[in-house]
Amino acid sequence: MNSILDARGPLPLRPNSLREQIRESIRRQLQHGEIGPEDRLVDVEIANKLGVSRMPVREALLQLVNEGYLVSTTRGFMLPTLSLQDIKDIFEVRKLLEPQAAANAARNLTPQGAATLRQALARARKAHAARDVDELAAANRLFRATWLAAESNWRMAATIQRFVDQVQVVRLGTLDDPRTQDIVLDGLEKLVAAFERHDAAAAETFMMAFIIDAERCFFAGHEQRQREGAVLKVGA
Amino acid sequence: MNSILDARGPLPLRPNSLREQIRESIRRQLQHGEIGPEDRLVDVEIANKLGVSRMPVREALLQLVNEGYLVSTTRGFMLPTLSLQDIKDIFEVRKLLEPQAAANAARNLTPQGAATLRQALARARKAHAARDVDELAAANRLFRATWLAAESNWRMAATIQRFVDQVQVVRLGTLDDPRTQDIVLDGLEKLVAAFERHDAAAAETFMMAFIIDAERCFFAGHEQRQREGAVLKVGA
DNA sequence: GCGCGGGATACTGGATACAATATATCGAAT
DNA sequence: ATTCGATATATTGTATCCAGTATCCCGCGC
Repeated sequence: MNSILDARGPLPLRPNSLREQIRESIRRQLQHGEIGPEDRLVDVEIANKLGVSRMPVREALLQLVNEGYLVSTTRGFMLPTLSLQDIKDIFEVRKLLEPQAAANAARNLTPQGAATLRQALARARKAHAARDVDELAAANRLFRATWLAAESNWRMAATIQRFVDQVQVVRLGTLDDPRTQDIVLDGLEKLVAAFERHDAAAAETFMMAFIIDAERCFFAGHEQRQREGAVLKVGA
Repeated sequence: MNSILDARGPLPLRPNSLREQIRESIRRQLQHGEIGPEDRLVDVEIANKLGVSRMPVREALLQLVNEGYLVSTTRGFMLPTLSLQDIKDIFEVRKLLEPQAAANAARNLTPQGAATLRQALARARKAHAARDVDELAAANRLFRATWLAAESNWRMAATIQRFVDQVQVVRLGTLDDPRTQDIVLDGLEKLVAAFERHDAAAAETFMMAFIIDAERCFFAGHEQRQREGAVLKVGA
């Protein structure tokens, strides 16, 4: 098995079904921003590319629709277009869940987990210095995957992951702002420190601050992009 | 369309696909406790009963597995057997989400919604007086569905509904305890009062208390059933 | 009488084929 | 030239079929 999925899956089913493999493959592509808002995912197309039939691909896509990753149109599956209210709604849930999950994770974190967190932080620092947006995003993903793996309540972890992924697309667009990068790095520093000390209260506090900052950065960046868009329109 | 689904669905897709109809049908049966832990749901069987082919049924069942309602075994789809830790995990998430959702709902509740809540409470009172467990459970479902419909964040509402449904099976077993019934009715009374006053803070507080009570009742009832089981074993 | 092994069985997983439908394109009419 | 409509096409939805595999049951050996 070459599944990237962490060992403690929601269901100890056979993870080696085509459906699951394809689902995870597409999910990774979505997380990494390899699928843009204009791309149309067509089951038969993917099936041909993978050398399998439509059915497992179709089932994988339907599952992703059900989880909020995609929407099904009459002309292929596409990324959902999130309204500002959608973003707010997602952040509302994240603010309720992630601080508590971070506190739990801080208690359970293994030395290996702590090491991976430090590694993720190091990557984030380098990416920050190099202004490498993709690498910073990757380090961020590694960071989150690591502390989420330390949350023993896998339902909570899975729910958080789903909500995070749904705004991931939009986050990739905000990370290119240097101020956002500063804030992210600062948040990671504080969180790593809290996790290493197994300080649940600090992890909870910093995680809440981290999410609030992320939300603020998004909406600030959004307004700025709006203005630029307006200027561009006028200038054109 | 005869869909029971509320109007503001997550996705304004065609709700008129066989897959969706079947999914909702099975979900209702699960919510109503019409499917026991011993029942094995077999796609071809359901398909024959409905006069359709396996595929839509299979897709519906797979979706329910993905949402945690069922598990897929090599011999049909069955209810998952939840460990005590599973129950605790589910209640942990519920305690994080439902109080906030109740607060939001208290702000948004329409007069029609308030009327339905009062109606649900009246049904619960009558069921309580008659010691009618099924009716009390039904009133409880109506109550929750109503206030959840007043939560404008449908992602939050859908998430809550999923988690509630997953412990619904086990709840049906606890409601036959008169003390539990008293506690439930008391909680509903307080919640209705808070919702009617649009008192978000009170709704939040009472909802948290309601969930904590529900959790405690379950674990208390569980211990009692354990003891009874032991006694029965000895007596047998 | 009880445990163990092999075949029947009953399911799920995947493939292929067919139907329905919405979009897009192209042509004709105004 | 533009708009409206009809037809073509691309894509989803559903049905049927085949393969693989875990479970069950029965018979055999101990």
